[in-house]
Amino acid sequence: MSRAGETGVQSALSTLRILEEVARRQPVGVSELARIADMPKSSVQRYLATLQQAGWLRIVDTERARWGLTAKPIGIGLRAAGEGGLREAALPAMRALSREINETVHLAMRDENSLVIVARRDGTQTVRTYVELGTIAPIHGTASGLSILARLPDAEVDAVIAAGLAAHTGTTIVDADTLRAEVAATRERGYAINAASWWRPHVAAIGAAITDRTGRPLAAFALSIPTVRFDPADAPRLGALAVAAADQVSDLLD
Amino acid sequence: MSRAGETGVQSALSTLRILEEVARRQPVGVSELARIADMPKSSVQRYLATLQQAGWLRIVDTERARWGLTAKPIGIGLRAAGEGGLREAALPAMRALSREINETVHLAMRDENSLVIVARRDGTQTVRTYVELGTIAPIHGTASGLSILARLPDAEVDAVIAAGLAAHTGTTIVDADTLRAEVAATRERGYAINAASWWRPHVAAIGAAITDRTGRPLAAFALSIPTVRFDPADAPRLGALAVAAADQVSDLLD
DNA sequence: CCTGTCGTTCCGATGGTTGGAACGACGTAT
DNA sequence: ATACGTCGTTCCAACCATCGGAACGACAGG
Repeated sequence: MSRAGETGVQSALSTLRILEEVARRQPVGVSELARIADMPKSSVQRYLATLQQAGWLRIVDTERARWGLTAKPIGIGLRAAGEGGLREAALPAMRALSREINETVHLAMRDENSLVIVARRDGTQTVRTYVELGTIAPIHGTASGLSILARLPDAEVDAVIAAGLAAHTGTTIVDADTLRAEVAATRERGYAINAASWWRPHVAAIGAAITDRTGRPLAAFALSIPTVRFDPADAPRLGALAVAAADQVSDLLD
Repeated sequence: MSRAGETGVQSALSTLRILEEVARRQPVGVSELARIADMPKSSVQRYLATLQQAGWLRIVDTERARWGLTAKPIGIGLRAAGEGGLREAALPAMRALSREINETVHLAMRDENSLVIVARRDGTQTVRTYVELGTIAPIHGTASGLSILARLPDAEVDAVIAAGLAAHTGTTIVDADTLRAEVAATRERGYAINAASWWRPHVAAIGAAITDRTGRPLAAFALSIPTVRFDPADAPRLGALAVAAADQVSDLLD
């Protein structure tokens, strides 16, 4: 079916696809899902019934049969987040950091070549950056990602490069050597700076990695600042604060 | 296949079953999963490959092929938790509450006739109650659940009763009229008391509901206290604190 | 050396899955 | 009032994806 012609239970893949679409668009109806996923309505209906039977979905609006998630995925998601250990450990530091600088702080967890935004603390400014929780971000295109790469051995950095450097804005680093240089600069600096909107337009960021006790990076804090408010001269101060907070959380782990 | 002979894509149900088992037991191998789920090893292997292809699982230990969750479920779980809105709104109050009484505070979200434990703040005591995040708890067998039932109209309480009152310990309320009386007492009191280990042995609890602006209960705080340390005379003070915290969060919603 | 268990791969028979077609209900434009 | 479009839902026969037993090499321990 798909070009990545692997083995795989087709019906299960389709069912999971529907699950993900419901998660993204809930509350949502059968026809809309069928259109989005380009599947027959009757098939989608069957997948929905299957997911309901498995306890993942339920009809949240009986009037017009809108589907939504049950609470079961919460438990699965929390386990994926390491029983919330990292998240819970990081939240206090995030709050303090956010208060100190009065800007949005994100917690991003690494998953292979991606990051997942798993927590956020906002500042009080009227103009704020915003990314939805659960969003997947590229590791090579974010300050958080760079701060993580900087803590990895060169071989793993090369593996990320080998996987391909997709462009997200006109300024995303897509050249291998440029990225290696940025990693080197980040290692020296101790924190990462994205002043050029690598990923999202008009957003600058400072990144600092959180490591386990072996020094392996698991996640990172990002100070997300609208470019219009970002002054490069502030970077050292912000960077030092971010690193201090990240180190504090790192020390809490295990 | 199962007695609840519904329609449903069998292979998808089996695949989801494997996903849940991996979530619960990660890191885990093929054979163990096959034993637990009572499925042929080759089938489990195929389901795992399917879930990997869908991006939900990956091999976390290449040496012995142990499977674990990717970060994708985190995003799904966060959306199930209402983009974290309730959770994020409740965490500060939970922290304050936990500090004040120096006991464990749980946040439980309602899902039909169940609760899901979605957050926890511990006190500093050596002996603590412990339930894993993501655990499903019965609404009729917990202080949090009772506090939620007390905010629901009688018709919905009856619906919960009609769904069946399963016993979890020898003291779980399984009689409809006893439960109705307890609901009435909770309504009058404003908070729920479980001093008899309805759900988990040796655990007492005080529950207070969190409502949306229409007054509908969405979740609840539970003060979870080992029975040995629980003094019924403290209930009014603890209850008042729990209600105050819950109300404070309720006011934050929307 | 033998045994048990691990993860992985293969393949023919089978029955679960598929999706077009049709239904009644509803809201809207004609 | 009529015609039309869309909604969610149900049914069924043909087909092909799925199933699971069997066998593989690798490994650890007795």
